[in-house]
Amino acid sequence: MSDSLKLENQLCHRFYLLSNAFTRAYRPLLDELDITYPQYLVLMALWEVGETTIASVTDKTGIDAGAMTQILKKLVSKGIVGIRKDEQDKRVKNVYLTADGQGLKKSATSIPSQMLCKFNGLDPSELKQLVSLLDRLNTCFKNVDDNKS
Amino acid sequence: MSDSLKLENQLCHRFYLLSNAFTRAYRPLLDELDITYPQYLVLMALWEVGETTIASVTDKTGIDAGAMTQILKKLVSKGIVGIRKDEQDKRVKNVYLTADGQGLKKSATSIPSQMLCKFNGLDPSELKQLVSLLDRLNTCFKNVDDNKS
DNA sequence: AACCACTATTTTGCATGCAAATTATTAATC
DNA sequence: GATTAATAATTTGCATGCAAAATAGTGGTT
Repeated sequence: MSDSLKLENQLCHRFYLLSNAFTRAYRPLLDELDITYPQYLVLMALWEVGETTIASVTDKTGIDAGAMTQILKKLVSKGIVGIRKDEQDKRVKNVYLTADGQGLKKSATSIPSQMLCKFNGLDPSELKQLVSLLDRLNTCFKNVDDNKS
Repeated sequence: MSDSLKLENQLCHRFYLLSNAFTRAYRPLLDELDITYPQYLVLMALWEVGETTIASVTDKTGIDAGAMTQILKKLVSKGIVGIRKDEQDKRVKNVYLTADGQGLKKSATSIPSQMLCKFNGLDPSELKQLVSLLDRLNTCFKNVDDNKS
């Protein structure tokens, strides 16, 4: 009798749908830069800091470490980023933007505003509220993960 | 100078992180039923309606049609669901729960409450508010998709 | 009745997400 | 200083997500 297993009552399903919807919405915009959505996340991380370790990019973006190896291979083969070993710690590899990778940032500047246009249904105050709730939910998960380790 | 390309300002990244976090959080619970998260979505859809067309399950769950074919193959091979052709329309296939599939619902009843325990950081009123905002965001995307077709 | 547009499902090729095992290197302890 | 625990990356195997093409079947038009 309980409705707890009904699809429409699942918070998780909403995130499933929305996360996929975001990826699809970004696709036509990112196609013009010839990059995928996870690759876009990596670039945003690098556009901020310029150069860092692979571990740092993995941590900032939340992308799986195994997938990160593949994503960086793609970005290297496209000439967007470069990788070099750290001198101090030979386990570590650093990622940096090439000139092309730097230049790509200009081409990307219009993307955020183009995406925002699609959210006319929500006013800025509601978006703020949403972001606040999302961040608190994220904190819950981090606490859960901490308990595991 | 604009911060619009900073990772921490991306709504999409929050959904990316949270959607993946949900999948990871469900994994240990679903492992006991020997099913994956998308398979769980399919089962929730079927536990509600008993039997429907593949197209209907695809629509309700939001799972990609191509992936749905694979997911149903798995569920069939596990003896959880069955598939039979529709008599009226030979293009259509119907999916139904086997006895095992029906029985699995009992094993799943505790899952929603176990998940809710992990969200202590948010009171019920905030969760309601969150769901409301998520549903409106989802509506935005549906409108975008409608414009494409 | 032949043709055409449309629908349901599957297939294909590519790009992750994820857990677990592996490799290389470093730090920590006895 | 040798053994061991911990860290950074990579590799592997499996399960999608997604777009586009291919298949099969329906229905309406002429």
